[in-house]
Amino acid sequence: MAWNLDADRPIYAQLVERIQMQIVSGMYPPGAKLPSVRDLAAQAAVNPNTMQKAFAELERSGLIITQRTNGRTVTEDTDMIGAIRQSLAEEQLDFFIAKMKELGFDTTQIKAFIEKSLGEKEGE
Amino acid sequence: MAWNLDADRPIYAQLVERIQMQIVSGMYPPGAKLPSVRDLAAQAAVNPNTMQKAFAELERSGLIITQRTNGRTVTEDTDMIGAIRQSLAEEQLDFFIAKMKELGFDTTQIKAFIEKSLGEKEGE
DNA sequence: ATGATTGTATTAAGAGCATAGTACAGCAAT
DNA sequence: ATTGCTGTACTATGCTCTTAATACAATCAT
Repeated sequence: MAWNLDADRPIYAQLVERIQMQIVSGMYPPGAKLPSVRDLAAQAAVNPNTMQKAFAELERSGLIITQRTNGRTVTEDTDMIGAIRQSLAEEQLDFFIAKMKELGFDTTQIKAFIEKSLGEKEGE
Repeated sequence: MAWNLDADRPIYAQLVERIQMQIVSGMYPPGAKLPSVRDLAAQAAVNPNTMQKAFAELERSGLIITQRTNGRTVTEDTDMIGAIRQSLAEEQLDFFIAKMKELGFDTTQIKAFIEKSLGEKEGE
């Protein structure tokens, strides 16, 4: 699997975001067992230590849970997952709009960009 | 001035993006003289070497021009500046939509986010 | 009980980034 | 000519990230 990691940003941080995204988007459902540190590290072609660091971060946020010597699972707190999903979406939205305004585009123009990219029709 | 630099990304890269943004958005118009390496470094509270590295990068892309011992100016090639502006906008757009879809939102939902954030009316 | 797998911890090495400090050549204003 | 500013170059140091190579205790399957 191509994890498509960027060179000019800490890998562990990218791993955190990536795994978070996979959990929030349902690729790893609530309560699902996660691959081992070593396996995931191999998949992502990074050092186990780096993956370990990413997992530690995700655990600190409560998104995943460690069973001492029996691997890790996704939290079963669906409310929490949903909240994070919503929060990430709003973050992306705000960032996008801020950047577009920095670039000198106004509300109408931003909408035009969106319409052009997603199609003119109301529903799809 | 608060340059609001992020800790977990190379500073010089952030400086490049920031200055590029300032040029493209017209804060530094075509042909305008830029502050010296030392001055801008002081403003951004970074080491002159770091700012130097950022300038070198911007020069490589042709956006700014060095007069050997007389400072730097923004390029007068307005077409180029415009093209970069457009290119940055599309980049932001694609990135935003990709992330939102990764998060599991469909076209209609993305539009709803935008409408909610920018206001319902067509023009503004 | 044994072997494999789990998370976790440690040490060592290398690479890139950022800073500090210094130095030099060229141009402009005085 | 002198002073001050410009870009540029260099060395040294410290920090973080990343990798590599181990090692160990706890659990599970057999």
